[in-house]
Amino acid sequence: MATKKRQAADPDREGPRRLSNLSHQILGVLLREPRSGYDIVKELHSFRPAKTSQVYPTLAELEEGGFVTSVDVDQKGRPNKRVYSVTDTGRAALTDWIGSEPEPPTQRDDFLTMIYSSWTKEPSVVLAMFERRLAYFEELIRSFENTVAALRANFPKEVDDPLHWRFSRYVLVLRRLEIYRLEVTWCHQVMDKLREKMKG
Amino acid sequence: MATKKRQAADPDREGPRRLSNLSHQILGVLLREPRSGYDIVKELHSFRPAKTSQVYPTLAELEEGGFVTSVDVDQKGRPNKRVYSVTDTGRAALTDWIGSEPEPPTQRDDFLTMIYSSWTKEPSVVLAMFERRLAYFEELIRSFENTVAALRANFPKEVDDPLHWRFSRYVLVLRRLEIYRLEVTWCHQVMDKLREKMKG
DNA sequence: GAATCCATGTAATTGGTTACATGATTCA
DNA sequence: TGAATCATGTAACCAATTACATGGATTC
Repeated sequence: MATKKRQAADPDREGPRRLSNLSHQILGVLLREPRSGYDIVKELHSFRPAKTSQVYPTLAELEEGGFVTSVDVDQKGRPNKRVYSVTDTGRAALTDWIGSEPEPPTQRDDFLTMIYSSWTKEPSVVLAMFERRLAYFEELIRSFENTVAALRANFPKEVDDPLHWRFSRYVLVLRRLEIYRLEVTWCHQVMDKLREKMKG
Repeated sequence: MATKKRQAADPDREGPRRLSNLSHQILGVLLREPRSGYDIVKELHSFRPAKTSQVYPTLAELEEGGFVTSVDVDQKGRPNKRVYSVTDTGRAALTDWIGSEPEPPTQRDDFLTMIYSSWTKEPSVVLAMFERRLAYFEELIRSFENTVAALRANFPKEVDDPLHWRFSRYVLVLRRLEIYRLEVTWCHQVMDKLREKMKG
């Protein structure tokens, strides 16, 4: 398994004036440990879906801007890969950004947009929509419960140490787990109201 | 206050093959009652921020596609406005879409991306970030509690009737209120962990 | 006199998705 | 034989934000 360094970027290069949301997420992933584009996509997927067609160009921009560097890694039995690491510049850009005021959060959820107009539909149809929603979140809960249990079992010290990256990961998966549980509770509440009116 | 109908769209027109997320939200708003672009933006703002620069062109597309129609309304003492209404085509497009499988929800939240890499920061700095987050959600909770109380007081029957649009609105604001409360709880949990390690 | 509300848009840019393209290895 | 995993990208398009542009009426 041979490695070779790739050509350094032009020192006169101009990076983007402000890094995108995705760039900050990628830097956060790479700060934990160097990874390939493919591995970054997988890691991101657990907390925000990102497509390869967006990640690879973003990595190229980050490298052009001097925020990350890469080495080509020859592999036998599978395709070669390019492994990226955060530079001092990249680390500084990330930690500086963390000090700034975050923009208010946004969500997009087609299901909720549908519910917004669901009063035009038969309650039984709406009930069926909620059944699917429920199944979706119950599946996610199972998955996240496993993640939480594994983290607690394998890294009891790290998940309790605010200076370790597993602490950050741990509190974030805890949050998502609790939100998914709340989604399930809310589904049940609305479904009860729907059922009440159907028989009444 | 005079009104006049605007020219009908070309019957040979071709609308977009699939309506956007925003289009469905706009149709949902207009199905409750006809509104101007300006009023649509205000209504949407309570559950998803939309800019005029996106709403006005989208309204034009919807009209071109025959999903909405508009009338110019002359006003005295303030600028004239164009009031949009949903057509039968628009209503059918919306209710058809509601029956379809919604895409999985996505969120973007800079604060959480920051927390993902917050293990590189002093716990006291992270604590300060959570303080601001807390204040942000506590303010939202106050606002949504008022909305819920007003809905229950003014429309006790409507919010309980799954075939009335206020039912949809009511259950959606309830959900948001509960999520904001959960965010506050989560902030407190993480802050407790941070404080524990700071004195320890 | 300044700020805010009402009211409607265009232009440029960034962010993100969909579709396309390639190709080896492993497992059922 | 076909599906899944590993691995990296390009081109075209759609979604969304930022900045710009205008202008009267009301409120502080």
